[in-house]
Amino acid sequence: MHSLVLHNSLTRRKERFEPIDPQHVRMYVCGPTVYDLVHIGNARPVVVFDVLARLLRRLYPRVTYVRNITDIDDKINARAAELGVPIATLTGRTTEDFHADLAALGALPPDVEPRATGHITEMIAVIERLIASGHAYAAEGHVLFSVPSYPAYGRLSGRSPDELLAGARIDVAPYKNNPGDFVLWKPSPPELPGWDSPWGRGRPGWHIECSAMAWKHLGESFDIHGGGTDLIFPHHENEVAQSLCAFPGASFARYWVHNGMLLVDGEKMSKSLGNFITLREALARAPGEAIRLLLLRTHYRATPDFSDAALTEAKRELDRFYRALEAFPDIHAVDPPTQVMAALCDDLNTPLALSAMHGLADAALAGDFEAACGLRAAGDMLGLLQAAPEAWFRGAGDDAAEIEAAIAERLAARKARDFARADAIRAELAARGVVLEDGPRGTTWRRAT
RNA sequence: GGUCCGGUGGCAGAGUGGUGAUGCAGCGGACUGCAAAUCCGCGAAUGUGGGUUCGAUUCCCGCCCGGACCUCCA
Repeated sequence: MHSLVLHNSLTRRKERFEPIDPQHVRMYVCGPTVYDLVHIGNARPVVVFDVLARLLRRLYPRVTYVRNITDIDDKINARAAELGVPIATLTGRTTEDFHADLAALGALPPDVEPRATGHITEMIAVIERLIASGHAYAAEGHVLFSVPSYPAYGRLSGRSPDELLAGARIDVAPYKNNPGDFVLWKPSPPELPGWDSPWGRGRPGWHIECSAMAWKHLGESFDIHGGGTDLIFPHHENEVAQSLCAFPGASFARYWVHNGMLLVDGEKMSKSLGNFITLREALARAPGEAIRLLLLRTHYRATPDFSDAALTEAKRELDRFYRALEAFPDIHAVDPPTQVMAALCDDLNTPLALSAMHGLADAALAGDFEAACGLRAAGDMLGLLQAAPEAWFRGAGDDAAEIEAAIAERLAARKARDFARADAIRAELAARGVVLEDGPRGTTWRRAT
């Protein structure tokens, strides 16, 4: 059995992964705030942790993968007000869009997908524990976490408390005892969503939901917590602080795994910068698997620059894989090849795994059936090569019969050695994006990229 | 400014203290009526200056460049 090594942000080095319970691995990943369509930067952690979940399921008997939906947030409130709809309408619709987009990327659903609004009770319980143990205080309808009460604050993000105080660049609210203190609960005016609490009608701060949901679904201590590097501070730092103070003696997440930022034109793609490409737009330009491959061609901690050229290249790479599978309609399930497993077990080295897959494709193209089976199994680990080769090459379209007819006409012309006519037909098809391939078993066709 | 990450062929992108994977593109050849696909072959890279070492792309230090974070963010 391969042993898994993961880069742990907590120690900034690769560590051998040793689950708390080898019979049951537990992972929590930060999901989206549902106020708008996700962009392809948001898609990266989804794909990365989907691969990690697939790998964990291969290595361990049971895995619980939790990915939350943040459905209460000021951006949601603002957008709902703008649209003049209740927040539940906006978040429900956006969640459906999210699910549809991810399905197109071949991402399997997590085992649990908790929503913040369904866990207000748990959040209040965590906050009460923090107040009772002196780690939080109520002031002017707010409840704040007291950063000085937790000396290890800053450990995950590698910052000293002094530095964090000095660096506090927001206006310090008057009800804060300390500039670094952050909100656990805040009052809601009547026009905004709110829940009754011991501190009056209000709504949760951003960070508390993940502490509450991880606790509810995975327990006080669990194995892996994932998300983008941009979440390390303040979100994950605050989560750790809350959870460790609310549940002393527990470890919260033992391994923190963070994916790097996807760039576009050299800058982070983000909703706030407005330089994003929605996943839906990308899906209109290329098949979901091409986008997925684009995201997996780069190691998850690196920062790839998204471009149409990269998308095209990913599509071509998949073309070769599918061509290698094409000749073997009766592929059967086998264990993923050792080289692929070894690459994935080394901190999810997907580029190296893909390189091994190219070797398998070469062998399959040379007629090696076992290699084709291995390639397909490797594809299953990465969530790639899930289509039938014919469907991949011919794609959607209702003009197949028309194309077949043109091919038949061209065949007749070729038999009559009327190559001018045959070439004219091929050129017409090419103009429509259809490429012909004359092989020993007749002429086949595919749609060009 | 502080903290952290990174700089590898035309592009993308791994590994490695001892003659630098893989993919895409390009070039030559085979196959083909011609193509396409496939196959064979070719050219092409470790930001910069030091240090450690028999030997550094790899380890250490300085510099330059790029990116992330520094309380909205995947």
